[in-house]
Amino acid sequence: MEEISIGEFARRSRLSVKALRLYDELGVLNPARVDSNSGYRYYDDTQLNDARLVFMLRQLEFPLTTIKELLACDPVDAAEQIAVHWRSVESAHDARRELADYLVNKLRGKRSVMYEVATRDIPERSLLCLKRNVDELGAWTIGKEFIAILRERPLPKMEGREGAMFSIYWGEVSADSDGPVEWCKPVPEADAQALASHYPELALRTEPAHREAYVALANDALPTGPGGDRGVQRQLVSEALRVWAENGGIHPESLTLKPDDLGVRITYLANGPVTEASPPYCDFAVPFAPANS
Amino acid sequence: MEEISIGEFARRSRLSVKALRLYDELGVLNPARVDSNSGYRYYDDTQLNDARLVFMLRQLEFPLTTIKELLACDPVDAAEQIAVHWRSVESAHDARRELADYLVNKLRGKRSVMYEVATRDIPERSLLCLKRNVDELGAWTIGKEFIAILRERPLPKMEGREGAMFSIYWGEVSADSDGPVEWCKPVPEADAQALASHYPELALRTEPAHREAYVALANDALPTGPGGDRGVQRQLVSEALRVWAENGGIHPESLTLKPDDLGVRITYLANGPVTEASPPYCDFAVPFAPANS
DNA sequence: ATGCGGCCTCCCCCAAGGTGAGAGTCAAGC
DNA sequence: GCTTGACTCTCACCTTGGGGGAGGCCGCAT
Repeated sequence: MEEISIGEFARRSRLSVKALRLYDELGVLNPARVDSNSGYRYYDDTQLNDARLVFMLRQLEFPLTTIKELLACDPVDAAEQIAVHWRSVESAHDARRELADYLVNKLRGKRSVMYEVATRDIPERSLLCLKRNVDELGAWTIGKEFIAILRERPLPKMEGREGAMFSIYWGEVSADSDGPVEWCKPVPEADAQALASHYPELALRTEPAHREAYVALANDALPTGPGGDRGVQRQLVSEALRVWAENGGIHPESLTLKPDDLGVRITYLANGPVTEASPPYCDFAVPFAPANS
Repeated sequence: MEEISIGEFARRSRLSVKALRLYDELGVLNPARVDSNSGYRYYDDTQLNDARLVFMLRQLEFPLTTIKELLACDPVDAAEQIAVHWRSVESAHDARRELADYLVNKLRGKRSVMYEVATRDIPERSLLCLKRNVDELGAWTIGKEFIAILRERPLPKMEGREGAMFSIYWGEVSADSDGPVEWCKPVPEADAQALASHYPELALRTEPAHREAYVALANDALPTGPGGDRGVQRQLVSEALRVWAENGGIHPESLTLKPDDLGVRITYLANGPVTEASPPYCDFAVPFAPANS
């Protein structure tokens, strides 16, 4: 049980002296003893394990506050948290890889279409809707609630995309702003009123006929969770829509694509139960041109 | 050719107003016009492309200074630089993935041996050496020089690992310190003197017999270039060696493993030409115990 | 006692912005 | 023309995870 000076400890742990002093200050890794009159920090060789762990976690870019918690909790729990964190790093990395590929191709002049844009006519239809402001966790928490409500009571089947539920982003959905998100389910116009009476939580409204441009996403390209990786993907999709509009697919002015993707719709079409592991078919759509051309 | 206010431009480019002001200040993206008495910045819609490019490059975590250069140069060159950068990001990510896996397994209590440690006896031998301080680019620049020197003139073949060249890290090889690195090639003791006279650039020295612990790296686990990703890998290797020493493979005290990996040797055994794409067999060794046990 | 190296605190610096204060500007409505 | 509200300006401070250095102790060897 020898006392180790900070410099020696730094060399053995691969941490810098500066970092060790910071960790002491933040309570991440306190020296075993601090000489009260010289202020010298002395470490203990049992602390080397923690120090090496801190070093590795820093290489994985964990914030120091998280590292502090990880050191305090059970190693197995820590392993779990690290695994979870790492998965989110992986998916963020995948999204960025996609962006990098797109960018390199674009700058090389091959304008590879990462996402194919098409258009479709949407007739006037009745919708059962749930509109809410987003609380941090993103649109999916509301989506889950919406699905739960719909599942409670019966609803006439509408086949294919016609009856697929979708969400509309009415405002900035970034981390700061809580722009409202609306989840909608089309219902047959005939008995809309009757159905709506079974769903007091949901509002019934009629959406006018319009035309929309959309991008279909392959299932495996879907964001794997309610994480921040969705941003990069949405960016590529919105890029695809913008390029398409500019290239004369439609007169850019008539595209009601708001400055950012305000009003973008995301359609979900589930074949089975919707879980994070098996996401549904999904497309991004932007309405334009109030009437069909 | 409309004038766009900073707020509008921010929305269209997905950049924040604050970021735009910063980019103006740093010369990354200057407004088309700055009103001289109000100080208002006005952008031009031809700048939207650059702005969106900046946004994407920021998502890929390019530093602003690099982005500035990328904007200035030809798009095709920029694509090339981005591709190069991305490859290094990928390899750094791979290294970190390896570390994350190791860490999770370790904390879960399965101490998975990522790297198997073995020992070997090295007899006294004669070496032709090139010792240098490292200039930023790492040990490989010296290594290439060393290989070039050796290739110039004939050398008796020594089969297998016996004759494999290796490098010794005599000091910290991190970004700051330029700890010397020595590249060595064993030569038959018999005609060492004669051979050395053909290589005035190289020093001849005799290494005493010793025993060393080593970790063999699979070829595909090799760092893919002189990048910073090597650090993570070396860390795992040194972790493996440390754990092995602690577990009584050898008495830890007699391991001359310096506080960090001072004195670590990396052996390269090329079967073909050594390129970045086809790295040679490689192992990390730490000498201990001056005599063989 | 006199180095020399190691350690201390304190302060400023970096990227890439975020946040807020206090003040000036723009455009529309009345 | 005036007001109002939205927008913008600059300036200064905060963030994370340290790096660099100044000026001043500490400890150990000679």
